[in-house]
Amino acid sequence: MTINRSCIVCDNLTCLIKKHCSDEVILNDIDQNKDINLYRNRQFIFQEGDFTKNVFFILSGKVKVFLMGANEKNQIVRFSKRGDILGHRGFIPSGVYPVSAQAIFDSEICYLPKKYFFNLLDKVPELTINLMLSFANELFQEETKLRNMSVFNVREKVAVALITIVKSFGLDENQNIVDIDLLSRQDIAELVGLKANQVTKVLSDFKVDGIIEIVKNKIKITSYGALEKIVSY
Amino acid sequence: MTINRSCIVCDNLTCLIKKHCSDEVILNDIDQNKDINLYRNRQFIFQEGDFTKNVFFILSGKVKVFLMGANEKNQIVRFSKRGDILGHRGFIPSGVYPVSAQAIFDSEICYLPKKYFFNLLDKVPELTINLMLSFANELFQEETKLRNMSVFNVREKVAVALITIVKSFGLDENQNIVDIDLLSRQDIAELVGLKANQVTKVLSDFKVDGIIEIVKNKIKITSYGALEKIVSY
DNA sequence: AAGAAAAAATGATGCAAATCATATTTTAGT
DNA sequence: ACTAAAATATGATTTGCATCATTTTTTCTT
Repeated sequence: MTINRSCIVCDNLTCLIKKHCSDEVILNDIDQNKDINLYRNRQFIFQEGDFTKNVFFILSGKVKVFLMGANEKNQIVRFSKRGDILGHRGFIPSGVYPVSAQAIFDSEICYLPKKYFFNLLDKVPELTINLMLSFANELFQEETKLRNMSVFNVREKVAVALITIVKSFGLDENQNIVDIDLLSRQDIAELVGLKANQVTKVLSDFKVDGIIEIVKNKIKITSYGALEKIVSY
Repeated sequence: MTINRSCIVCDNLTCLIKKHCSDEVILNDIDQNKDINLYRNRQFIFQEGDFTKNVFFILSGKVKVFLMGANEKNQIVRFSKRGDILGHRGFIPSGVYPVSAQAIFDSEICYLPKKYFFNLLDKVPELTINLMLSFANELFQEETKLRNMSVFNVREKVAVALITIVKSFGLDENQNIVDIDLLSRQDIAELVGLKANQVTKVLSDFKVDGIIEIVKNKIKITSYGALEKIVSY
């Protein structure tokens, strides 16, 4: 399903394009080349190994970016949401996406052909610089993750996973309590390199410790501070 | 000790600046703002937490980029050499270098003030795009490393470390045999999150298997192919 | 060249965590 | 609402590896 409207009237001010391109550029260039797709829950936006064809910008929804492991051991790289760019990791010499991207919620996603996106970068230096800066930041986050994985034990890793999820998808409006109902135990495990049953185990520990509540497989974080304390070193 | 000469006469064609800036820009802008420093072996170029002041470009030598762990457990992020940019990881909101950089060989390193470097990016879009691309590539490598760390066992990790070292510092001119004499067991361990004595153990296994030779603490890789086989999955 | 200090090699032990097996709960389909 | 399939919870077992201790080799200093 494809829908389309001009970036001029878009209200997503966190989008790289919207933020850094003038109305003129949008009208004359971007609107002619971009498209919007609606991806249903569980639908793939692209797969690891696909030729890097497009660059995506999330308008709404939630996306899981991950590596497919050999033995059904996937590895979640990050969660992306409204305002995030997607597919930019494919700007590597191999010319293929090094990761897969899958909607975990119905998502509206704009996209530009990669080739055209690079033309755009030539025209709008500010865009290039900001893209470069967001790469720098992503690299830093990746490094932090790498350190976490080598330092933390299972309990701490699960805490990291919950914190990551909260940070990715935001907090509840009222309290610091969040429903995590989009993600399975398996997802949580893949986020921090564990097995699903290990996650279950720690989650039940957390329940006993009064850090979370679990009702019908839905996790509610009742003490975010306690989670932060677990991972502080 | 500070020495200086124009980038115009520099023979380092792999340098981002040399590669993407016109002679005009070099003469009028870069030469006025850049400097070269000679760093002796073991000397620090910058430290984790330092305010991001400069951007560095390695002219010669070898540099170790690493994270300082709490319990004397450092983590080597990468090795950098001639042609590599250094300090660009400091382009993050915190405004400090997230890693430390230390010469592991006498090294000539050019540098530009960060502030000026960003002016330059405005002037030379091609430079910005290529910097962005090199970030993308670094990110990919980091991801690969993260997967390796979660998938590989101790033996495989040591193989990864040796391969990384060979890839970083190149192969010997004659055969596929390489002397690794700049790095201690501790360095190898920190590259893949192990302890020095674990590295020693695996290295002696490798010796028995005829993959390496060790003479006076110097490692010679006699079967690079065998190493590659160990980490192929 | 000799002695001291540092690095590397080797071995032994305890524990965390990966793996496997099974029961229970939840979700999805008719 | 009922049944089948999937996801989750819980427990038992084993293996890998981190840690510690000690000896040997290498490097550094004078």
